[in-house]
Amino acid sequence: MLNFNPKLAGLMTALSDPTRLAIVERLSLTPLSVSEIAAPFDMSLAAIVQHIQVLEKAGAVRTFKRGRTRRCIIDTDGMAILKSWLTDRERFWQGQFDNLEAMLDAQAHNNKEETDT
Amino acid sequence: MLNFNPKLAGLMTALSDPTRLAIVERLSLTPLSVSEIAAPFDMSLAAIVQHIQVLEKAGAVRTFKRGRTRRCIIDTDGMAILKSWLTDRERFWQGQFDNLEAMLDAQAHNNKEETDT
DNA sequence: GGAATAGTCAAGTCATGACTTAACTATCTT
DNA sequence: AAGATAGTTAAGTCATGACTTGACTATTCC
Repeated sequence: MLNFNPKLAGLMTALSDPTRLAIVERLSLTPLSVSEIAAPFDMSLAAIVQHIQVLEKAGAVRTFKRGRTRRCIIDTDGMAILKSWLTDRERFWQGQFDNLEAMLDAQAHNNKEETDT
Repeated sequence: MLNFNPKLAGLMTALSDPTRLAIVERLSLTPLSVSEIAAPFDMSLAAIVQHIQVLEKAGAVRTFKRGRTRRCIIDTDGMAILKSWLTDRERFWQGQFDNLEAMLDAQAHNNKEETDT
């Protein structure tokens, strides 16, 4: 449907975890090594490594290993998938709320109170 | 950090499930009732109801009950949170890859092969 | 009023996913 | 070469979340 990208669900899943979202948040400001990413979290380094692997597989983050340290950075290409998905669908959303109101009114012979419960 | 919205994690979580993403996908084209949403899925109606509740609590979808049917529609305000989060961070991502290259080269005395494994 | 329709709520099951610890590899430093 | 640093992998635990079924409520149709 439209440009629905199979990577999208994986991206969303990767970003759904609060820790991973916070990682992306910090990486948005500057690239960081694995230990630097781990520092503020009350969590084992191994756990952070796992999170980074999830982010990388999903296409949210890219990493480069130099020597014994791994540098992490936002995967702008991957994130662009999310952005364009949103942008494409926005076009359809516009004016849809008005249409809904019209539709509701159309099929409502009797003008009851609208319940949103 | 920046305009980090507490609703963001919830939104991401709501959209991380493939079924819910598909629901949002269909609602992007047109508003639907609960049963209409459920129709194409090989899943109980109760399960779909639960998904819709998750989407609504997260701010991805709005619903209106008229009589015994509930109409569902994309929550454009809620989705705008996601959009603006992405847009805001994009500014920082730009050029960050080039900076990374520079940084890597700067701290690389010896020009080894770059391993991205 | 009675039957069909549209949806909701409550339990309970099961798989997945977010951690842990421990053992290990690779790379610097001195 | 030896110890410290940076990260990785594997195996196991535990909580959460995605379903199910079954009983129930509210509305519309005949």
